[in-house]
Amino acid sequence: MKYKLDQAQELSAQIAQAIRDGIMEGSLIVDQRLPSESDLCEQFQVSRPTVREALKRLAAQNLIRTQRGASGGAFVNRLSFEDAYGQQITTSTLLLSMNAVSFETACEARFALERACVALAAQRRTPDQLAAMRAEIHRQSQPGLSDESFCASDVAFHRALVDAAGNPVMSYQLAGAVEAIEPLMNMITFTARKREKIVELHTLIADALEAQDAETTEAVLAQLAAHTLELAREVARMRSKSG
Amino acid sequence: MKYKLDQAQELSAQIAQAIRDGIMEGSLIVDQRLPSESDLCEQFQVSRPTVREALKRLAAQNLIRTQRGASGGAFVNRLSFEDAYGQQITTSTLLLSMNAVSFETACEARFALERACVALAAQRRTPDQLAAMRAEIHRQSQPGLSDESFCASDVAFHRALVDAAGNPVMSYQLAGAVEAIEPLMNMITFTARKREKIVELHTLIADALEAQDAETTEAVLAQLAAHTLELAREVARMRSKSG
DNA sequence: GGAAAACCAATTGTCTGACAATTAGATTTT
DNA sequence: AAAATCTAATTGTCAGACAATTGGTTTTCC
Repeated sequence: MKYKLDQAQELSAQIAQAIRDGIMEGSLIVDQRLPSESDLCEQFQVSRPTVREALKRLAAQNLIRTQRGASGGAFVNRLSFEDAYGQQITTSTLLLSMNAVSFETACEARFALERACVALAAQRRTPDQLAAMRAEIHRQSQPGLSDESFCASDVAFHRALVDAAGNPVMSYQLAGAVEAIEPLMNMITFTARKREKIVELHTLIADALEAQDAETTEAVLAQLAAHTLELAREVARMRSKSG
Repeated sequence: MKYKLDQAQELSAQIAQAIRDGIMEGSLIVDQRLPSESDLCEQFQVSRPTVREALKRLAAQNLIRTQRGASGGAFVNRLSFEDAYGQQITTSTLLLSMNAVSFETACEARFALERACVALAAQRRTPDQLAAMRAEIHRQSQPGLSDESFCASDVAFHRALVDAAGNPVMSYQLAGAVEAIEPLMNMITFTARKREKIVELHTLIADALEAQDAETTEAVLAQLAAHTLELAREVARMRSKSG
């Protein structure tokens, strides 16, 4: 690990970057203990609060964990898929909500990426995953469901579809695309008729996956994409009339 | 914003979470100024170093930026696509390197997701993007290129392919999948013969995209995926023999 | 001898108070 | 009116202290 620090940036940012580089380049390996805070103070020639700010930056990215007590300290953390999911979703959600991304754009991305899962999902889907999808379909057909709950169930259904591809890297990559769209979807009011249509398409998807029929699944997914976009356009039309 | 704090966690983590919730839920909006550090001390009833550790956590996620001086302070940051790209790549790279993800899994994810871009890319690719792809192809055919440079150029080519879909959300989502595989690819030694094959396939992809022929592009991409996997398998065989 | 209790040392978590650096705005000077 | 200066607010950094936690060591007691 090198200890070169420029001016210009904050010290804590530079120290965090130096340690981060060490982790990414492999000179600091998983579960290895970092020097104690006082040692880091000496090595970087800064005060303890500054070192601590640097460590907190790394902790915020799940790159390290800390433990108190004798033989405590800061340890390089194994970034778990779960942690990565969470970061992915947080970042994606904020990115979409802060940058005026249109529903069309987000929706197009989501369905295009989901389509990439279908071929694999048709081969590999497990009974559990099919059951999860059917369970969400059942939830979606309950009459008294709020729009929010309907959307949440929709997201859960699509999560199951993505997971059915049996590739954890894809599940992770798509977590953001699938989950971050929920706040946008929540702006849509789903009438009983529209829900019916969505549930019908979901059912066809589950059926096609069960039959391991990738082509049909892709076709139905395309219909679902078109239908979802149409709903969004209706909402946009209503808005522009009343506004 | 609420100021309820449990015990159990560190104070700085709780404060960071409280502010993060405010941002995600929308009660703190972009460019809004947070209270000064001293104000936050009073509101949360903690000392300034603790508040600062919390703010550094948020800064590490690009959720806030800080400015010194009169009328300075911490401001809610608009998460830019560029920032999100960076976080995405960092997280993906670490996730892959720390979790013994096989080359097959990562490669499958990358090509499956890229395939999702092709249909859109064939419609929308701009002359600039085609030129970028051709430039990388040219770079890849230079004889003296190191394996690392060849891989870097390969990544750049695929980045251009993804960007050609003209959907920033997809570009962001796939940044991780495309870039994080580079360290894994770097373990492969590319002989002249193998490079020739890859360059040939890249050229076919660029040609097909220029002709706006999505089907051919998908087919060639599938060949490239198969070829890449074959290379990885050869390396694995060599390893197991010599090891 | 063995088990429980007390103690010790290392380490992180938090606090207090201070000073330096930066910057926008107000004030004064030319 | 323009330029220079001052002022106040705010973050960045430092120094030193104490509290809390935790693993290991020592002592005590049966």
